[in-house]
Amino acid sequence: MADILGDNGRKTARTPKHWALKDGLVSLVADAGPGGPLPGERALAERFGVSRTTVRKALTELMAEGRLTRVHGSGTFAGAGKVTQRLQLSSYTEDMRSHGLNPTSALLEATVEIAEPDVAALLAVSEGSAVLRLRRLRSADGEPMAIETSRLPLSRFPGLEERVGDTSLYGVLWEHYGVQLGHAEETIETALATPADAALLGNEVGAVMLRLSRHSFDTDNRPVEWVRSVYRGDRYKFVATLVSPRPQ
Amino acid sequence: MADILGDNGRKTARTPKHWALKDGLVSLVADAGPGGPLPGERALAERFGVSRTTVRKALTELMAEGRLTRVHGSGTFAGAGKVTQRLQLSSYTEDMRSHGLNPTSALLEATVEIAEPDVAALLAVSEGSAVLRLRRLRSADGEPMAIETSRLPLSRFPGLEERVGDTSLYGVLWEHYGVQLGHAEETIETALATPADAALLGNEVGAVMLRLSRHSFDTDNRPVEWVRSVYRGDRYKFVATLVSPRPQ
DNA sequence: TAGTGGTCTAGACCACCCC
DNA sequence: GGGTGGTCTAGACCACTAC
Repeated sequence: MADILGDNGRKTARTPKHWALKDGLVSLVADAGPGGPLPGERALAERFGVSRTTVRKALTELMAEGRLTRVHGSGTFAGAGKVTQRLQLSSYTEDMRSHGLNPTSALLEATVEIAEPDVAALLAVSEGSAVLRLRRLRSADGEPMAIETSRLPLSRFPGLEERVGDTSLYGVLWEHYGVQLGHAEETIETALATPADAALLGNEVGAVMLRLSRHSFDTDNRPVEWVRSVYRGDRYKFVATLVSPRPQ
Repeated sequence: MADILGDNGRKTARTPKHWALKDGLVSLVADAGPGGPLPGERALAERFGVSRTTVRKALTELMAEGRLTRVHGSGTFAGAGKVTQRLQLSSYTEDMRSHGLNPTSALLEATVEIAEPDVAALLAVSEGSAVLRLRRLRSADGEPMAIETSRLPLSRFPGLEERVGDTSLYGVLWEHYGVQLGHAEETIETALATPADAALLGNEVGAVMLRLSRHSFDTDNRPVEWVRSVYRGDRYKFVATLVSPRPQ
């Protein structure tokens, strides 16, 4: 008698079929090699004796873990793993280069808008004053990686809207306005890809993302920019160096 | 003639039905108030004229965003939002208290193991030497929040296995071994809840998580611990302060 | 025991890519 | 056109909770 092993009893780990399926799929990924093609979803369903729905659930999880990528009309392929980006006050460009990746940045939008109450508070300007909103698509080696939306106070940086796109934003701030970044508060959380995100990143709606929100200050502690970005959760991880608050 | 609006053309944002459903569900959440109950999934499917599968997909997304919680045999409830935790070299306990939450920590496991090559390298001990592995379940106000697995070199901290659980680990390290943390490298990425995670956290398998990996060093730059934790992505966000690498 | 959420199925149809 | 992934459906059965 006695419930022996595998009883899946209460408070124990239950393993759904879609989760167990991942083991089999992972070995297919290993066989395929980086970027190699996997069998189609219908073929996988037949091979493992499950429904296509269950296969897709397992594939979606593996995709979220960065182990494979799916391309709509094309197929499923072994994944490329995650890129590590350092959380620091440096440019995206420098950062990607240090990983041997070729970074590009497309300016999707540069518009002047009127500061809403929340943005006004964050940028320390009066409500309704002019704010420059920049929207960029960051890519590495041609693959879209992140969408970044920045807001800067035009009252502090008159004419900035004419100067973006030329060179690095932080370079422009220093050369034309004598402003240098001192510190920033960066928040990280999970999020899901919106339809707009998915369209730009070649993602699926609802894909797991990392949302970062950066509030940057200059060396005089005045707010300089407020940035919200979403990074593909299957392609990125972030690393930060923490120092002791009580240094001895 | 002429595709007017709503044509959902190429390269534009397509909005799947499950995503659009979220708007309707969000207003139900608002009506319910924090912690309030929502109608059952079958009732929602009928009300919105979609299949239960589609309702569940939308609910799963809202859950990942922290807007609601589901309890197995019980029901679906309006969510509690996210807690912000600072990335710093301080204890979980201090951190939660500063948010007015009552933190508890259950020691699930404290075992001595033999260092695998990767752990040995991280802790700067020889392969095969003794390592203490601690596994904790962190809760706030009674709700499970995170699972934390730490590893410390017993060769540097003899007898440590007898002293854990009494008080804070960092306190013990200081009082008995004269060791104080100097800095740490912390990595953050998304992950999915394993069956074991889900069982401990009262989560669903595959739920979105934040995985942190911390490599801590003492004031002499010697490695002290290596910690891997998973936090519920629907309950947590992290914030870090970044400082300029060129302080001029 | 009745109701709730959790898993799985088989099949339909659409959108996209490539030949 | 034919294949691939993306979305949605209707329904079955299981596991858990509350009564």
